Order: sequence, then C-alpha cells, then structure tokens
Amino acid sequence: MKKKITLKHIARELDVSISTVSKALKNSEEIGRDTKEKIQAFAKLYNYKPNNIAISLKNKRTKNIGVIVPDIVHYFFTTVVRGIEKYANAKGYNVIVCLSDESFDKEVINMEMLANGSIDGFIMSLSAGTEKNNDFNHLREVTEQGIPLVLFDRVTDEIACDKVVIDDVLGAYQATKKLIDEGRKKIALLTTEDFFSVSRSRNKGYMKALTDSGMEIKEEHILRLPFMDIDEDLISDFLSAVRPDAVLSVNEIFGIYGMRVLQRCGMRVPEDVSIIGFTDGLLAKHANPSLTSVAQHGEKMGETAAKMLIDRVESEDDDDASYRTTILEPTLIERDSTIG
Amino acid sequence: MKKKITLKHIARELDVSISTVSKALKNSEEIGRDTKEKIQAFAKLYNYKPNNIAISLKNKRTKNIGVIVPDIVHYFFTTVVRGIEKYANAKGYNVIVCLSDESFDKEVINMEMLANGSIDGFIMSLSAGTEKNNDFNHLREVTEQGIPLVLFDRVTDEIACDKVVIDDVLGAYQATKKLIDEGRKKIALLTTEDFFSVSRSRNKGYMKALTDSGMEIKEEHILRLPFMDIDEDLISDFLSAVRPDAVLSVNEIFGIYGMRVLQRCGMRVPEDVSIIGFTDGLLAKHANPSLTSVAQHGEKMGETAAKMLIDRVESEDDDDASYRTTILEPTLIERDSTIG
DNA sequence: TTGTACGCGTTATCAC
DNA sequence: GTGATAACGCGTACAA
Repeated sequence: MKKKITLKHIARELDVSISTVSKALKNSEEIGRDTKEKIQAFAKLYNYKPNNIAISLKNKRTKNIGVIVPDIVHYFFTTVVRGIEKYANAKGYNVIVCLSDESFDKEVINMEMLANGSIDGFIMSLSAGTEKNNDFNHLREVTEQGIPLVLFDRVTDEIACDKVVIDDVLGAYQATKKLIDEGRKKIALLTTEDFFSVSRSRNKGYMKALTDSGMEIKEEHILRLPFMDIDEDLISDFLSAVRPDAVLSVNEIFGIYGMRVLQRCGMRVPEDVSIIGFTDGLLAKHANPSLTSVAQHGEKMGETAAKMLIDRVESEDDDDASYRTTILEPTLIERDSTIG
Repeated sequence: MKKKITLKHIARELDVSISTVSKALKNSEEIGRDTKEKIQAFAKLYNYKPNNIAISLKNKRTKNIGVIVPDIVHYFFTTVVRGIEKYANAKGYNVIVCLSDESFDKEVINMEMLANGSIDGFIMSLSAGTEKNNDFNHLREVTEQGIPLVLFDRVTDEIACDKVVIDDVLGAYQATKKLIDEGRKKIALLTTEDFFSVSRSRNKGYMKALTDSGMEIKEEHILRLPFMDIDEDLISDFLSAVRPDAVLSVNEIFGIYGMRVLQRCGMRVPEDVSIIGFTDGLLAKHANPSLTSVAQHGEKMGETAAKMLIDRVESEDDDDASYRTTILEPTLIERDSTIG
C-alpha cells in the first residue's frame, strides 16, 4: 500500500526545501533546470497530486457545489442534477448531492452540514415541507454569510438570490389553449395542494387560458391532491363524476393515473378525451398512448443554475443588488394523448 | 453580510487565547466556569460553527463519500444513490455524486478528482466503457493508496475490494422458470452486448433454466443489442421473425419496447405472449399492462454498500484479506405481463 | 536559484 | 485555569 505522498516527503527525499518542490511542480521560472527536472520526475514517479483539502483551506475555495433537492427518483430532478453535474464538472467542480426528502428538517440539517466550509455555493429546490412551513430562515442565514445560492423550480420571493424557473403560467396556458383549440369543452385540472409555488403558477395559466377563451372556471372541475402517496381512488371518483373531455395535470404521474382511470371507464384517448401532463419524463414517453407533455427542460435548467452559481462564486465583487431570475420557456411536446 | 466567524475572531474579541476558546467550546473541564460561559454565549450569539475543511485537514477524514455511477436518469442507479444517501447522512457523511456517463475517461477523471483528499472512500458501479476496455488501473491505484472502495452491481473480479451485487443468475433463472412453468415453449431473450458483467450473469440464468427443464438453447432466440441508443427496429425485426410466446429482457427498457412491438403485431400480453424484465422501475410499474419484473432492490443495495464502506472507513485496522461480497436476493414482482 | 516564514482553522500537547 | 506551540499540506511573499 503506497500511501499518498506530500510535498514534505518529496522535499525530504530529494534534500531540498518544501517550497522548492512546490515551485518546481508549478514549473516556476525561479527554479533551476536540474532541480526542476529531478523533482518533477520524482513526483511523476510517485504520482504526486496536491491534497485538495489543504488547497481548499488555503484558498478558501472548495470547488464543491452543494445541491439539495427534494428527491432524486423523480425524473425532473434527476435531469436537473445531471445538468448541474455536466456543467460543474466541466468547470472543475464536484457536486455534493443531498436529499431533503421533501422534509423541512432534513433540508435545514443538510444545509448546515454543508454550509461550514464544505461548499462554495448552493443550488437547491425547496422541499414540500419548506414551502408548507413558509420558513426560509436557513436560506437567509446562508445568503447572509455571503454563500452564493441559486434556487430553481421551487423558489420563493422571500429570498434575494439568483433563480431559475420555467414559465409555468405560460406552460399551463399553452397546454390549456391547445385543449381548447381541439374543441374541448370540459377541461379538468389535476393539481396539488396550494402551497406549491409551481402548482399555483400552473393553476393560474390554466385559468387564464379558460378566461381568455371566454370559458368559465368551475371549481368542481379542479381536483387538488395531496402531493405524497397518490390515492388513485380520489382521481377515479373525481373523473367519473366530472366526465371531462380533456385533462390537464400539473405533473407527470397524475396525468398517467388519470389516463389509466379514464381508459378503464371505457373512454378512448385521445378520441374521447385528451390528456396533457407536466414534466416530459420517461413515463410520459412510454405511456400507452404516449402522453403529450409540457417539457420543463430540466437539464438546461441545471446547466443554467450551475452557470449562474459558478459565475457568482468566481466573481470577486459581491454586487448584492444584481440578482437575476432566468426564466426558461416551456415546450409543449405533442404526443398521442392529444389530437394532432 | 456577517462572514463566517472563526476561533481566532472569538479569541481576539474576548481577549483570550485561541486554545482557550477551542477548549471552552468543547466544554473542557480545564476551563473556568466564567470564561467558559462567556465564550459559549459569544459563540452562540455569532453562530460559530467549526470549519469542516480545517477539521478534515487535521483529522485526515473528510466525512465525504464519493459515488461514481454511470448515469442518474436510470431508475436503478437513482434508487441506489438514494439508499447510499440515506445511510450515509444518518452517519453524518455527505455524498459527492459524480457521473461517468458510461465513459471510461470520465470515470477515471472523476476518480482522480476525488481521490486527492476529497473523500474517505468510494462507492461505484463500473461504466460501460470500463467494462468494455477491461481496464481497471484507476481502481487499483485507489485501493493501493488505501482508500476504501465498494463496488456494486457492475463489478469486476480483477479488483480486490468489498462488493454488493444481486444474484443475477438466480434472478434470470427464476424469471425464466416462471415462463416455462406457464407452459411457454419459445422464450426469447433480449440482452446486451456481452461485456456487461450483469448481462452475462442474466444470460447464464436464462440458459440454465432452459437446460434444467430439458429445453434447447437456440441462439436465434437471443438478441444482443447495443446498450446505448436503442434501435426499436432491431427489436421489431427480431421479434417478428422469432414470434416467441415469452420474452425475458435483461433490463427494463428493452422489455417495454419489446412489449410494445409485440402488441403492435397484434399479440395480446399476457394471453399470447408473456414478458418479464429486469429492474423494477417506474416504467414497469406503469406500463400497460404492467410489467412483471425482477426487482434488484437498489435502495437496499445502496444502503448495504454505504454500510460496508463506512464500516471499512471507520475501522482502524486495514485487514486487507477480509474483503466481502454481499449477494442480495432478487425478487420476482409478478404483474400483468405474465399469467397469474 | 533556493530557502525561510507565515497563514489558512482546528486540535492536542505541554508549559506556566 | 490559561496560553503558547506544533501539526495537518500547501502556496507564496520575502529573504538570502
């Protein structure tokens, strides 16, 4: 077992000072050819690599990015993390991923864990618990310490920081508009409890589209489901009662469940009923029929967030005022659950 | 913006020495009541938290675990990462996730990035590129440096380290056996190119089940597909030609594609043809009909790997000889793509 | 051209 | 009881 070698070892072995070794390895001009070559050869031989921790301590820069997401089995977050990874790695940063598991407490704990020097900045999406609590003190503490923070998707106005979101209102508007343009008259909405910022925006887009087209918004056409552990019966009862000719879902999974329920009722998709969901994930793509979806461009979002964060980290000047919010355009991916 | 406070700041402010502060905050007996209380109060007020990096440097322990996986959009890896996260976090460790993107080069780069002090140990699953190259020097270097390594799922005999796998032979055997017991006579196999260790094992289980039941293994019933960018036509041509009454797929996605192709040919699942896939993911669960699958228990695998790694990290004695391989039992999840 | 000294933040040992 | 000192590994301003 050949242990990690340090500058000190090399120095002792070659009978020179540590700083000489350090300089030689950085190809400094002030070291003589011979010593330089000797040292470099030795270093290569023993595969010397500087210790990241020591460098972090010295530079006060870790080259680590902390990412806190509610979950990682959800396709959307997965793609965002991938986008972050991609950009961050290209820039020489590592990504430390923590899962809040939709819990406020875990989110706080994870943040504190990372905030004490482990990372140069945060990228995160609020947990359900945090949105519910409406308590953002842990975020505030972090930003007040001068640690850069980028929020994505599930964001809040309470915190001044960079943000990346898609235009959820527009996405829902376009989707609803498409259903209206198909001639659908009774468009149901499957959404979540109201504390989710994204659901609120999507509901808004749905309503705006109806209103703009002179259609009435009927509360009985809207089903607000708890986010966790989906209750298929609730969806089933609702859809059987409403008998809609179109359904908009604020996420992928409600859309899939809704479609199945309707099919079981003997309705044909898309002949009898059109369905559009949010999140263009694997389920939507491989459903039968495949589900028309509002793509959120998670990977792009991740890349953008990573770029914003790293730019912030690497810019000397902390110009507090200039926080930006990047708004990505959603895209309606038309598949077989709607009419051409 | 209140910057991070250090021991030095407190010491200067309270006019005591740094070591006094350090001891006071650790509630050392050798510090007087008054000073201790004064220091602790001050520390609380300014929300002092020790700097992780400095502690890492001193202890030569980072409390970080490096995880390198081929991808994170695949359900299986996602669940493993989640399992790792769960266990590691509970033990006070952070998880640094890197994606090899199935590329040998990226895997090497990521390992080197992390190996220089950033982490206490690795958990990883080999990239396709690495399995293809059959080159494991980067792993060897890491283990030779005394950095603990746990391999899961895609492992290799070339490296002596802890491992976690499921019994792939058994999983495929049981699945095939089930198809045989249903009375299926022509059981096709959708598998990948041969360099994947898991595919080899699953192929073996398939063949063993056939042989044990006195059935013939026919090469023309086996389709070996490239792993990346799935070509649906290949599957389509193959299945149209073979016309099997059952299909075993070594992963989830081939199974889904296979089912769709067969349905398009007018075959009913499971009346005319039964299908079983590997990986009990979202697609299998929500497919129509839902896909009977061999569950790999990713979360359990992740937890197990994390436990093995942390045990190793925290045990002083480096008893090289005692590397263990944990073999998890697969479970056949029966759904609607097979007959009751 | 090479070496010395110091600092990053913390802890442990030892002296007062 | 309190404080000075060294050490973790590195980089660098400054001295020789």
